[in-house]
Amino acid sequence: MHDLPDPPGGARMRDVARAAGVSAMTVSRALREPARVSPEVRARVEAAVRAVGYVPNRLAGSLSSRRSDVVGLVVPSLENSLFAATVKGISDVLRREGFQLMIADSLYSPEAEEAAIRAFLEQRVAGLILHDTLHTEATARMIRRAGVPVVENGTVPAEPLDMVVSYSNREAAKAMTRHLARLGYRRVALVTLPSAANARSRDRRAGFLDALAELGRPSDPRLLLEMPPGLASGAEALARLTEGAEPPDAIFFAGDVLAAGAVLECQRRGWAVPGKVAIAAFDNVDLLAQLNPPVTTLRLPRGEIGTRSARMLLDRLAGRQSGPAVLDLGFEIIQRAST
Amino acid sequence: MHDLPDPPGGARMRDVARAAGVSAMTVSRALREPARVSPEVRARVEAAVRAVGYVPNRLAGSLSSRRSDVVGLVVPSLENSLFAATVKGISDVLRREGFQLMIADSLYSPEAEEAAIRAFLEQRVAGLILHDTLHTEATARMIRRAGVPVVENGTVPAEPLDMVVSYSNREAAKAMTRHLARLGYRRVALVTLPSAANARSRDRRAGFLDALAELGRPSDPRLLLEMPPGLASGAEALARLTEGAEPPDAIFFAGDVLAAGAVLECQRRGWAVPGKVAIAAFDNVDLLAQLNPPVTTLRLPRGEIGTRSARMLLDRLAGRQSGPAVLDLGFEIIQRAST
DNA sequence: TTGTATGCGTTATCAC
DNA sequence: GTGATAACGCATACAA
Repeated sequence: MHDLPDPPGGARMRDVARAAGVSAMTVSRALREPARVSPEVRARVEAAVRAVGYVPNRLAGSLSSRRSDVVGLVVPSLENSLFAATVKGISDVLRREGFQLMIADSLYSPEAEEAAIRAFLEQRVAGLILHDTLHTEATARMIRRAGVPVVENGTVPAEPLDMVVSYSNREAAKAMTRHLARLGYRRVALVTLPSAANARSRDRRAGFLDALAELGRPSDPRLLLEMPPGLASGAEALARLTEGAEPPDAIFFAGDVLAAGAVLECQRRGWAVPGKVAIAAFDNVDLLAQLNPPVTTLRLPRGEIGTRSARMLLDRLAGRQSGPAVLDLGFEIIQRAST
Repeated sequence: MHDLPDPPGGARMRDVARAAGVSAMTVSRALREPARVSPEVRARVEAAVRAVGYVPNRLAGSLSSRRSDVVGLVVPSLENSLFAATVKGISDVLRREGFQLMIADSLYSPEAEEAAIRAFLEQRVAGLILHDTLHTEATARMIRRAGVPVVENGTVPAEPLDMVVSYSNREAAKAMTRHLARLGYRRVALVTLPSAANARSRDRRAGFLDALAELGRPSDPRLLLEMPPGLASGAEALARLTEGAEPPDAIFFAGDVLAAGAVLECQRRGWAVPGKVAIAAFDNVDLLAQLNPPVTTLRLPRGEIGTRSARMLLDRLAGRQSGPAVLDLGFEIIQRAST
């Protein structure tokens, strides 16, 4: 909290009013509803605004009008570029509609998310977009009391707080697993990110298991692995899964850039992909298409999740949409040479 | 701008005061300077806060105190993961100090940057962090009038607005170019991102040319290329530079993931790196270390730029630091097998 | 240690 | 079409 440097140069609305020879109220109207002010007055106000270098104070405006043009966004991590596409989509829509974006990361911790949301509510954000779907009790209570609209993004939760825009992690993982089975792979392994605080990882594993059950295949615990994110981690996963007896003939890396790390490790070992082992990924990052071989993966609507989330939120704020809503944007399998 | 849902559940400070049997002013103090309130009163206030589910209104607080705990950040792109490390560093420091982060992208356009900054100033941010160093006249004027502290980040500009935290793109490019010469490469090509609206690209080219001049080598225009960002773009650059007569024996990709794209293209062509052509990059992204061969590059203090920028800004706000300051955080060459 | 009066800069409301 | 007045919810300054 520190000094706002208004004093010297900070012109207020009344300064503009004086310069234009009108009341402050007229300046306010001229700025927000130009149509409701006579053309000549409007021109005088606009000139005065430029003359004094007036920058409206939205803190005061929001306090008075009880409206806000700031949206709060919480992502699990600011470093993971997967979320970047969604953030970008959100930002694009908000900018076009004259809203501002306040952002924080939860570090995959519901408690940190709670703190971030509390801070946002103190700033009186107009609405929230949350990438995580796992929240503390206090978080849910705060949001309910505050009455702000919320869009959740990470997956389709069993009990949404309010609105949801996502794809189904479970269905996506299931679809890819069936795809691998259809291609003839008999022993498919699954690698996910740590699932403890990550509903998405859990959904993906559930989808994988759904598919195996449907196929009438037993699920072998030796074929299930959790790894931290990162390329090196993918290489490590490959090593572990292939060193035992009965190694998998295909590995489905359901998170981050693990698959890319594994393909690069195969290059180093001189292993043919998919000859020695097939590799599939979960997200359509550029790298996967450029690797040798290019990697089979899922196309997820990362950017669209952002734009649709922002639109849904703004629609609600504008009263253009009422109830809760769950939007499943689907996914697509991209078959490439790695499988 | 839309309705703040305070009315129903929105407890105000006076509601807490009533519940605690004290004045609103005492609640305010108990919350911000607990030490200056008697322990029993403090306890009563805290209980009342929980009882009524009070969430302070910082809009009102900031308006009254003329302070703000929001910092505005403008990055060229929200999608480029290179900036993510810096954003993360900024966010970490701000969180710890109880500040909030408002973010916008400039799309490499000074006009878009100006619009974002204007919006931030309307929100009465306490300070600004700008990744770009190229600003419109109006931007500079606005910031000066507003009197908010600013940290610039992208490179070390000739005429800083205020404070600067960066490394020198020019020196870094120069150092890598000399490094390649020292390794024995005779014809070194440079690939940068489009330099029109990008001071960093221009600085890097200048550094490259500095080194050539120092080495007494002519600069061959056939060895200078500008390409858009992306892996595919790097592959394309490789193709173009190697198809003519007198191809380079080393290519310095001074931007984005161009170098990685080029290495992957070499793999596809079965070209030995550095046998056929050596490849160097500009940023220490994970991928470069995992590629085959691992790629020589620069280690840039991306995260530290963020933390130091935020600290410098907060120091200024706290009055712990007065004048402008320019902090050059340096860089380091990472020699790997690709050169 | 606590309370009262006043103002922060804007907008809602209602008068003209 | 324009203006006067009273909030918005809190903190500063001062008094008790």
